Amino acid sequence: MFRVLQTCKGVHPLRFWPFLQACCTFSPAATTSLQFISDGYENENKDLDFKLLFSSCTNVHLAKRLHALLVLSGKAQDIFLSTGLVNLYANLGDVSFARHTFDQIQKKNIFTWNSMISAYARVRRYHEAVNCFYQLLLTSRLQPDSYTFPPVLKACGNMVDGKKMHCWVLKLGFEWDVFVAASLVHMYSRFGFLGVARKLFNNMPVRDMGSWNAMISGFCQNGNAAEALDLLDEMRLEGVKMDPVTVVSILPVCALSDDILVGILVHLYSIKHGLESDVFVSNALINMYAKFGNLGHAQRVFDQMEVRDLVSWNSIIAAYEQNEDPITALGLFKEMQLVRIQPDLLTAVSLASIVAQLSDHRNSQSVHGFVARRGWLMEDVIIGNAVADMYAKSGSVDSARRVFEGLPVKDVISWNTLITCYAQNGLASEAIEFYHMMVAHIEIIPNQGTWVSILPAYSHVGALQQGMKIHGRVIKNCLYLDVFVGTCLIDMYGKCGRLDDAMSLFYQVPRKSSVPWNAIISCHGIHGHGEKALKLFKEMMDDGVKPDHVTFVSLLAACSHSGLVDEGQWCFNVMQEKYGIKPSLKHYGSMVDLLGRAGRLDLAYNLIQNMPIQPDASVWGALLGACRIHGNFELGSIASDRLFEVDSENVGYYVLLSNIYANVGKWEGVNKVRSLARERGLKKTPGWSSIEVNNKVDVFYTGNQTHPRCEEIYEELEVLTAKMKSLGYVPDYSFVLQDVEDDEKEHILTSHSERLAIAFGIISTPPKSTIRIFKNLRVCGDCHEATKFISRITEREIIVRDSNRFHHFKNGICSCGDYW
DNA sequence: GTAGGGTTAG
Repeated sequence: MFRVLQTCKGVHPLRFWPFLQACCTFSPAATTSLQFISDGYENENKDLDFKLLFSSCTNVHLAKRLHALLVLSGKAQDIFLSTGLVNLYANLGDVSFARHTFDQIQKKNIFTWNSMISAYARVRRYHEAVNCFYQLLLTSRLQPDSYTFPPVLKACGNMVDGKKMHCWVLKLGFEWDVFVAASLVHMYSRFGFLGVARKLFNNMPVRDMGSWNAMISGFCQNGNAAEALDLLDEMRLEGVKMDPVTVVSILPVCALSDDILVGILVHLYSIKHGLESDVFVSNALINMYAKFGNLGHAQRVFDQMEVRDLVSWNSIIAAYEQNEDPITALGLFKEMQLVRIQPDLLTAVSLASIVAQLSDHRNSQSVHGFVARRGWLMEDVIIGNAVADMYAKSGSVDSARRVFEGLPVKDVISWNTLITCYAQNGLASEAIEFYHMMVAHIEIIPNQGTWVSILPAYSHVGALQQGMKIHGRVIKNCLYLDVFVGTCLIDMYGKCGRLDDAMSLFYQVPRKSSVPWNAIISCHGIHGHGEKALKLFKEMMDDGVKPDHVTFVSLLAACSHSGLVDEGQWCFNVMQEKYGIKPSLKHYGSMVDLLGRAGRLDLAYNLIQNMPIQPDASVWGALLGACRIHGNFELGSIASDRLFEVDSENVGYYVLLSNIYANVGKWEGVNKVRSLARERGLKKTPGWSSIEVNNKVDVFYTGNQTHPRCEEIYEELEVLTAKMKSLGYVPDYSFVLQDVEDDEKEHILTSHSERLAIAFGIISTPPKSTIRIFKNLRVCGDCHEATKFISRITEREIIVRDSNRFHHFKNGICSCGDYW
């Protein structure tokens, strides 16, 4: 190599640059040679073309070689060359090496400092950029110039820093520089000081494209769509044309303000003026179309791109992921890897969400590993939250919790994610506990997402008083007009038995979307007010609100609970014919339930037989339930056979079947079901009931013996049972699946969670006051009977909300007409 | 040799 290089003496360095690239490491001989050559070269030609040399360094590796060359040739302290090196490293993204080089330079000039400051700003290490600025002021005798301020102003993280910087600008007299002025405008508008920004903008003696864009993007980043569009108009009137930057600023605002028309106009403008070839413009277009749910247009823009960068791929993947097409999104991710685009943190965020939608536990773990290996979990809270959410959605509560615990920084969304995780996996008490833990961290300020995650948990356990406290906070935070929070509150009041409050809230929130309508219709349904639910549905249609599949699930359930057969069938037809919604398993389940309860078992069975999709356990279960109510043993056994073909796990169905056998006196059948249940080692969903007394929710599990007032509760139940028996109560053992003696069966029935909760209510509230109980499963038939007696004996109203509906017990009668 | 205004997120 030495000899090769020796023969190159006097040759322009660029000529042997490919050769340098080929050398992976410098051997000692090569190092000497390089020194020899550069020395020799310099002797012949004083003006080296280092500018060209710099630009030929396309990666950090080559930059380091050049750096070595400069050091070896004794030029490392040359102020032009060393500043060039700082810039070179900064442009290649290696800011720490830029800093290292910067620190080595003994006599820095303002160019050197400016390069370093802008290097930090470019990689968004804003804090260091500002520090560097102050270091310049304090440690050097140099004065900042007009090039210093634009990056520093960009780096100001808050208005306090920003105002200080503005003072320096004024003090040094750079406020009229067009770059500095535009940076000031942008800074003020970024922090929402739009008035100040506008004033500065108006006072600018010269406005270039950058000034207009600074002002427009300031409005856009504030979500101030109207003002941004006004300014765009103003710009047009002054004869200034949009450039790619303007377009890219304005497109996200179109999506934000739901203005597809302006979006399309801007797209057409971009095509006409050839701006589409700008990668940023195409990327912004993909994002905008994705937000409008228009995947066809997003894909078309993507397909037409000549150059695609990481953001293009991230955008198209997110487009499909956010429009609930995880399969296509995953395919695109694989394609991206094939064209060797390295994924980044944002790709991983989409990936986590894709896997969450696919609810695939094995893939969850590989995504987690993928993210952890790259150290992203430690780097950014967003990806940590996304991974926790992924586990939450696939039902892995423990994994989600572990990810949460491992996060170096937790923000309000991390907490919200975990609260939602517990609430949506049926662990309402844990969700509430977690919320209390969150509130104890004063640095975490609850937001809209917090209310949306905690309110359903309160609804679930019937914590009305605590839910009302949240309502108070929501009003304080002016969020009561938010559709999602409002809907959660409607749902909470409705499910806690306060239908009037739910209604008055309903008429306060915006009702353009189906979301609040679905909630209020469902609330009336579970209260057994089917007529009112239908009336609301008609009101919804009059208001021109488009119902969705959820609306019809609620409506059908409402009709079913109130025995409105014709109306239910009408809904079922309207759904398909008027709104083109294909019935899902849930709709079929509700229809079978509706027909079955009303005694139209033949129609129900017929409907199942003609279903275009495979009936699942809930559909057969609905038929089985109807057979129990109407004592149809034959159809019941058909239903149970088919039911156990598709789901033999759910213990509730065995109870139902056992009860059907018992009602027709087939005791061997009861025994058969019992042994079947035992053989299959059924996994039981633990039944629990809750009651809120004095702002505190107590949760009782079946057979609970750990409650502090446990003894009193069982004593009370014993007294009650004796009184009930004297009034004619006979325990119905067919609701007990365990194969034990009758005494034991009676004990099992007595220790059902709903009875423990009722007994606790009786001993801890004033006589004759109303008792409200919440049960996570359907209320047991024997408990239903017993509660009727208890309401008579204690002269109390007892309201039990189970997983299906409200049961209102008064004077020994239940509002559901015993069709539980 | 140095600068401003631009797209994607839980």
